[in-house]
Parts: sequence; C-alpha cells; structure tokens
Amino acid sequence: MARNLADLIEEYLESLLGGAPGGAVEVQRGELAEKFGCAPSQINYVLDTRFTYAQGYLVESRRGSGGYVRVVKLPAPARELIRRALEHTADAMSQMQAERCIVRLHREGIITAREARLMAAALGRETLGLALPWRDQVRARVFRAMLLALARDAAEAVAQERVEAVTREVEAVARERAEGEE
Amino acid sequence: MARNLADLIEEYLESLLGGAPGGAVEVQRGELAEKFGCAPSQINYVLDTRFTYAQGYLVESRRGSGGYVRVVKLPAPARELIRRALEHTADAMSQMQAERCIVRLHREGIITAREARLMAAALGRETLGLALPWRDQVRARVFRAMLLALARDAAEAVAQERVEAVTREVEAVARERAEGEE
DNA sequence: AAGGCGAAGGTCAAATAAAGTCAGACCGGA
DNA sequence: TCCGGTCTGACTTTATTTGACCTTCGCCTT
Repeated sequence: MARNLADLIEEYLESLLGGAPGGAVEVQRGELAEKFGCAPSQINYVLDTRFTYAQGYLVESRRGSGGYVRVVKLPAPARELIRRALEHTADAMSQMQAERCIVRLHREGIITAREARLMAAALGRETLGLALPWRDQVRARVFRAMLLALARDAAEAVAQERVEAVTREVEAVARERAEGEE
Repeated sequence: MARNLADLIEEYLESLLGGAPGGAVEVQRGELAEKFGCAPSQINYVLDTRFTYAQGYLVESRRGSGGYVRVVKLPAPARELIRRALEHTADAMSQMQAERCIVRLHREGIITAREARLMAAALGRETLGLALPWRDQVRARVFRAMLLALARDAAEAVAQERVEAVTREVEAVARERAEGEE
C-alpha cells in the first residue's frame, strides 16, 4: 500500500488523527523524522502535499524550544468541506491535488467510492488530453463544477431535512390539538 | 504462440492477472523491462497496444519515487457499460448528446441522480470553457472516462484498511530504516 | 531588561527515482 | 521491396528525498 516514505508518513499521521480526540494531533518534527529515519524537511513535504487546507486539514506549528507541529482535521459537515475545497481550488490544479481532495471527500463520507472514481476519472491527465498550461486549467474548472453540483445536492438535502422536520412538527401539533379536542 | 517480445510481455501480464476479472496487478515498469531485457518504453508499447479499455482493461500509473504501473482487468458485467461508452462517445460530442445520454443512463437505473448531476456538471459548455473543436473532443473523452470508471467500479471492492495494520506496517518500516542508518 | 545560546521548525534548490513521449531504426511477411 | 507492427534511446515530466542555510522562540546569564 505504502510505496514510499511520504505515503507512509501520511498514513501514520492519518492513523494518529483517527484515534485522536478533537481530530488534532501534535508531534515534533525532529522526533518524527527520527522515527522514520529521514530528513526533517521530509515531514514538511508530507504536510505540504497531503495535509493542505483544500484537503480539509489545518497545520499549525511553533519554532524554538518546545516547538511542535499540530495537524488538525477540520470537522467536516459536507457543506463546509465542499466550500473549503471550492475556495481553495485555484484556476489551475494538478491531478495529484485534485485526487487528494477527492480522497478526503470520500473518507469523510461526502461522496461514495463510485462518485470518487467518477470524479477522478474525469480529471485524469489522459482523459483531458491537453497540453500543460490548459490541462490544469480545464481540470480546475471541471473539478469546481462537480464540487458545485455536490454543494447544490447537499443544500437540497438540508432543505429536504428541514421540510421533513417542519412536517413532523406540524403533525405533532396537529395531533396534540386533536387530542385536546376530545 | 509468442511471436515476439510484446506478445511475451502481454502473456506474462495476463498470467499475473490470473484470469480473474476485477483483478489488478501492480508492477514497476523498470523492473519489468529488466526482467525481459528490453527498453522500458517497450512496456508502454505493450500497454498501449494490448491493454486498452476497448479490450477491457484500465491502466493507471504514477511517476517518481515509489512509482508503479497498475493494470486492471474489467469484469464481464462492465461489458455493457463499456460497449455503450465506446459506442456513444465518438471522438467529439455535443453537450446535447451527452446530456441525453446521461438522462438515459439515469432512467435505466445505471447511474444515480446525483451521479447524473455530477456528470452533467463536468460536461457543461462553461465548465470546459474551450473553443469549439476542442471542447467537444474533451467532453467526449471526459464522458468516456467517467463511464469507464463506473465500469471499473463494478470490479473493485475497496477494502478499508484498519488503523492498527497501518501502524504496524509503519513501525516495521521505520525500524528497518532506522537500523539501516546505523 | 538585554543579549546571547541552543533548540526547535521553515525554505529552497539540487539530487534522485520513477514513468511518459516520440521520432526513427528494425524486421518479417505479402 | 514496401508496409505495418515492434523496439529502442534520447529527452521530458512528475514525485520524492535530502542537505545547506534561515528564522523564531524559550531560557539563561548578566
């Protein structure tokens, strides 16, 4: 599964986050590097490529004695995550960026595995088949469009929920009145 | 049987796939080339000519350290989708054609409403934002890729990995690396 | 309170490790 | 011999890994 150090460290951090209360984890960069027997900057690489805001994470850190690196998995109501992804989706996007974003959406249960595959397929290098500045631009637009479609869908779901809640309430009140009537 | 290298490599990969549809193999291009004593690009040739989606395969890959090439054999149930994908997606496709196709797929229960919306969003005129000969071409490719992704979905049941397993693996490798350092 | 020391973490560019592309050489059969 | 499929090698693109140098911060000393 893990094909290289970066993937391994990613999985390790993700596993820590999984068991973490509040979805936050604090590590020492140096220590972690030691654990994996690599250069400390490798940790930054992993953080920069795998735990970005667009993917729904926040990384904070402090230098100096007693320094740390904190990774926060942002709480993920569907609308929020989608909105964040949209916000952070620039006018150009590499395949990897998009894929990692999609993985996060899937992990959070916002999209199904099928939908994830659908989206990833649509954004493939080969699929778009354009030369480079344009490919990344078209990819970004397609990705945004799909995210928007999801957002609309989520909004509708919420609205639907509200309607149902109101309906239930109305029914409850109606029942109550009916009973009081007797 | 095998009249040349390409056929030989084809047979080898096919044997790795083991006849099991829905199966996937992962190899390293360089390694494979080494094994057959040929140029790495020969592997691409075989992949391009023998493992196309028209023949029921999907090929994915990644570059860089820890790179790989994965070949997936699509299962029989995917046939129908593939047939349609190839049948209805010429090398260019108007928005109208695509939309009609999507509606039909939805009506027939092949895709969900959400998936339909997702696909339609990805194929919009505005979304693609290209001038005309290219827009229809990219749309066709994206549509085809999405259909093929659906086909592939039928194949793969993704196993969700357990945190403990990951942690164990991580620790093993970390130990290994740390020891190698000494 | 000021300044210095050492312990964090950050940045960036170069080195390394894959895979992809493409033009052209090669080869075997009509 | 001519053509189409095969094969290669030089060059490109992408991802990862490392190392040298920079910045920030707490603490200690004066």
